[in-house]
Amino acid sequence: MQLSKGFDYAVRSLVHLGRLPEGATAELRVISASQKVPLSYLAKVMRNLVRAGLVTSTLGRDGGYRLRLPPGEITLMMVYEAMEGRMRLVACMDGAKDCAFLTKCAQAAVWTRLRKAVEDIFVETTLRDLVADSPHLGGSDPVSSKEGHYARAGA
Amino acid sequence: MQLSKGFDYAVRSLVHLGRLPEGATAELRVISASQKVPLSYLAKVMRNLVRAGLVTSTLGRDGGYRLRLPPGEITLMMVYEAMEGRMRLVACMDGAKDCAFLTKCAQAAVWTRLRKAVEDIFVETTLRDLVADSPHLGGSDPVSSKEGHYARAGA
DNA sequence: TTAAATGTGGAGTCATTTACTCCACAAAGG
DNA sequence: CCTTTGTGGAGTAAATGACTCCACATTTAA
Repeated sequence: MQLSKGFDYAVRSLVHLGRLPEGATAELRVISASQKVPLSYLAKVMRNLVRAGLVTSTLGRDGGYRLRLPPGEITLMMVYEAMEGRMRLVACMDGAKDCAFLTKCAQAAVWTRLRKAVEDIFVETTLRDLVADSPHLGGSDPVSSKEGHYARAGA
Repeated sequence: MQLSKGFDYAVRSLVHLGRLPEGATAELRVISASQKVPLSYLAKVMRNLVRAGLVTSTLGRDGGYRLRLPPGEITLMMVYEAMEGRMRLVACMDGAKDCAFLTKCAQAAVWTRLRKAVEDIFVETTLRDLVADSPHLGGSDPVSSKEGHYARAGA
């Protein structure tokens, strides 16, 4: 249950772009430095975003990247899918080709519900929320502790 | 964004145990066969569940595993933590030791919110929901139901 | 007391995926 | 043209995930 670095990098880079004055471009090497992402890897990340239509690139001198849509219209869902494609929480989720069971297994419904919950958040969170310095992302939970703040039975 | 097989196996195995008549045990090799999990790997999975206090094991002839709590009291959250520890969606989530930025980054709030959403589902989903043939996972279905076959827990 | 059936512990191996690099090339502009 | 930008994709390295193995401890029953 972990997000890939590629996705994280993509988000960071888009935030960077979203903070630029409208229409301005940022070069790969600038984004790389400011977001602390390896240059050559970032190049690959950005290509995904270009292909997905989230940013445009211009070549040659004074080239670079810029958002193709207003920040309020770029959702995390779009970014996720640009980087990873359709979300599948377990191997057998949609394709079902290697599902170990012929009939639907008991947990299928939970995985689906879980994915929906995640996707809902991804859909409703836009770059605009992230670009703002104090994002008002209701319901965030500041609790944090080292290991499981949920009691383990016995043990 | 994917759940590990270990976690999936753990859930399947617990469902298997939850479907047994109260107090009955199942041996490793039986669970392995019925849930299609490699035996030697399952052994490791089960040890995690034992350590976490979700199941008890008995050695020797006629030994095996059985639930230590009624299915309605075993949440997916407990299972998750037994297998994976505290959830961290991105590398820098709690420890923050390798966070690339000194001040909180823009997306931290979303990751936290996301984790909360997932954990909420994990907390409110119990083994009882999965053991039932037609799980009604619609809402957070508070404890109700005809006394499960664990009416008087303890055993 | 022995033997067989069970789980335990953990080191070790194999496989897959993730993260990242490199380099030749194409487009744009001076 | 030459430099500066991104592009494409093959290739490599590192990390993690998935799984195996085997010696050992415990329990029960012959």
